[in-house]
Amino acid sequence: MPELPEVEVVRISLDTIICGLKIKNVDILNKKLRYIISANVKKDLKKQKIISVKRRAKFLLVNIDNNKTLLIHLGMTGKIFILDRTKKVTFKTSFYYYSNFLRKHNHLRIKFFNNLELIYNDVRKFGFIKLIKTNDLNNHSNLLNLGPEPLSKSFNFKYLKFKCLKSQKNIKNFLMDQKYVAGLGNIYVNEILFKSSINPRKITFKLKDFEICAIVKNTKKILKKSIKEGGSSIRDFKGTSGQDGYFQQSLMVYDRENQSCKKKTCKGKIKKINIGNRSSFFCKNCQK
DNA sequence: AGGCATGTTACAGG
DNA sequence: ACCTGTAACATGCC
Repeated sequence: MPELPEVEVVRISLDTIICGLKIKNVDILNKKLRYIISANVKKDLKKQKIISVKRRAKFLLVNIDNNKTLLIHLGMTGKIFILDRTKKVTFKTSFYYYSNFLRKHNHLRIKFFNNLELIYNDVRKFGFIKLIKTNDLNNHSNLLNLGPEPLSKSFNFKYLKFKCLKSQKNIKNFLMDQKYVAGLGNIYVNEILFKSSINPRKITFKLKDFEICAIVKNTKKILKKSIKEGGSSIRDFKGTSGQDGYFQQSLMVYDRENQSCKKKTCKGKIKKINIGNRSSFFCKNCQK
């Protein structure tokens, strides 16, 4: 599912539901993910309490009270469900509609003493779950080379200009690269460049100051808006009552090939091109 | 049937 | 040692 806003929506939801809960048991239903789920996950989580749920880029960090952290990445199709086993008919789902046909892709189940269950489900198996020592977190290979959080103060004009001047990349690939700014993915980068009226193929050192400024401003604006609306940079996103995510309805360019540009004064059509093996959508008219 | 899909990373070549 | 681009991972949908 996930780019930064979706992961943040999951984080907020988990943080309010599972903090303080004590783990009764863990079942590894299918250990085959991007990395094999270690048997230690089952052993080390048992009887432990959840302290907090944090996020770094697209990673979820579930802090456990034995100085360990469960590092979760949702890959392309990872989903987390919370089920309420005290309710016999309807399950409590936190962000997705839980349906039976999804069950074959369940990988991990954490049962809590209060009868809530957390389920990690992943169709394409690009996600992963690792248990690591909390103290080693910052030096862990998956987190080591991440750039600043786009919503933090360190992602600002001065920083971005400095990095843009030193890079030969096009701006599309630059913003997708987690070492420059961490948490953006294909959909949001398309949307950010449209809103900033910048052609995705433009080389970063050629960007004008006002364009760099626009990227910073629009990145924060778009991410915040999407988090507020519940995130949904995914085709199969369903809210808790089955409705489409709001952000999906407000995508300006992504997946809109040949449709007309949504800017009122523009009559251009959205084009689709390939940049670095990923689809880029943009309006030729607005993004010169 | 074949192409495409929200992400990451190992690898080859410059 | 750095940078850049490509292929690979697994499954489902159109």
